[in-house]
Amino acid sequence: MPKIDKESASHRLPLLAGQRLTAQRLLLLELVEKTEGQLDIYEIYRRAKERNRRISLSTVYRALRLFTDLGIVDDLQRDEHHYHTPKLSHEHYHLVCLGCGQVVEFESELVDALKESVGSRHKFEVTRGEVNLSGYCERCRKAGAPS
Amino acid sequence: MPKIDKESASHRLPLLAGQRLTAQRLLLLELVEKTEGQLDIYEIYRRAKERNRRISLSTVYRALRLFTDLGIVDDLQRDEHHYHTPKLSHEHYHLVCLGCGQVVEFESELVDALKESVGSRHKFEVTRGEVNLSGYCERCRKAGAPS
DNA sequence: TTAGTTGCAAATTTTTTGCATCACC
DNA sequence: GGTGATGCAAAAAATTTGCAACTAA
Repeated sequence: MPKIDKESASHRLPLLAGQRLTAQRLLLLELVEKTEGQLDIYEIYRRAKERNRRISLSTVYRALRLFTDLGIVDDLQRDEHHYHTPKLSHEHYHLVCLGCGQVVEFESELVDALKESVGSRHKFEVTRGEVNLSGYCERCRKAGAPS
Repeated sequence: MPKIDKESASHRLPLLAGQRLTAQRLLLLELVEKTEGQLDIYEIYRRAKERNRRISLSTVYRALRLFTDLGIVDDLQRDEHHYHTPKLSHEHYHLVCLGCGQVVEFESELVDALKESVGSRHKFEVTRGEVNLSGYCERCRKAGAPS
């Protein structure tokens, strides 16, 4: 792949912290950043390929892992599938620590209020709700950057 | 695999709703239910194998998918990896009609309230939230989906 | 009895890796 | 120029599927 466009690159990304800024990485970052919502690997690859015929899937994997490690993007599901049984009575929801990966299940009447509110506003009968909050737990905040 | 223990089975699980209750499914349900936290497929398989030497990995895959479809367990990460950029994408939430598939994006201060509430209760700094509500829109309810 | 389920092996799909070449710093 | 990144192909890992034998209902 030939030269990259330094203009747009240099000021845009102090992010890569020592890592080389290549045309492929730049392209992938742009794709992921400008897209609303989430993308799976293959979709990222497909879109990247529209703009760079020769980009390879392994480059996409490697770049996305790099971005994830650097914290530039979130990988919403690393590892394999994980299962658990929700407590039988109430629906409940997840709070994930992006630092250590722990998953806390929580319940809250606010979710019911939310369903109610959104449902009536949009004339839906809401039968199910999924909530995933993420952030950093106390320990990871202390262990990490002392902000 | 020989007979299953009807005693413990029948009263425990009205859950399988028409599906056959086999020894393998019973074993897998017990494993998943009695375990705190989450399990990945291979760990479930490993533990199941301790109790039933001949159980196969594909049975575990098939059973877990069944349980997930029935809502007995949560699969915390379906599909493949999904990526997104946390800071840049402003948050929006989804309301999906299970009848016609339409997706409505909504916003609500209740989500912020929820983050605040859950965050402080669990001592998390919540940086991101994802909410997916699903149900039936007005038209699909009228069109006569049985509820 | 019989339709649904299982185990096994083989097929697919997803992800990683080795290596020669290429390009950013 | 040197080190790290890329593309390709091939390997490894994860998941699904076809099928004959088996079993819950």
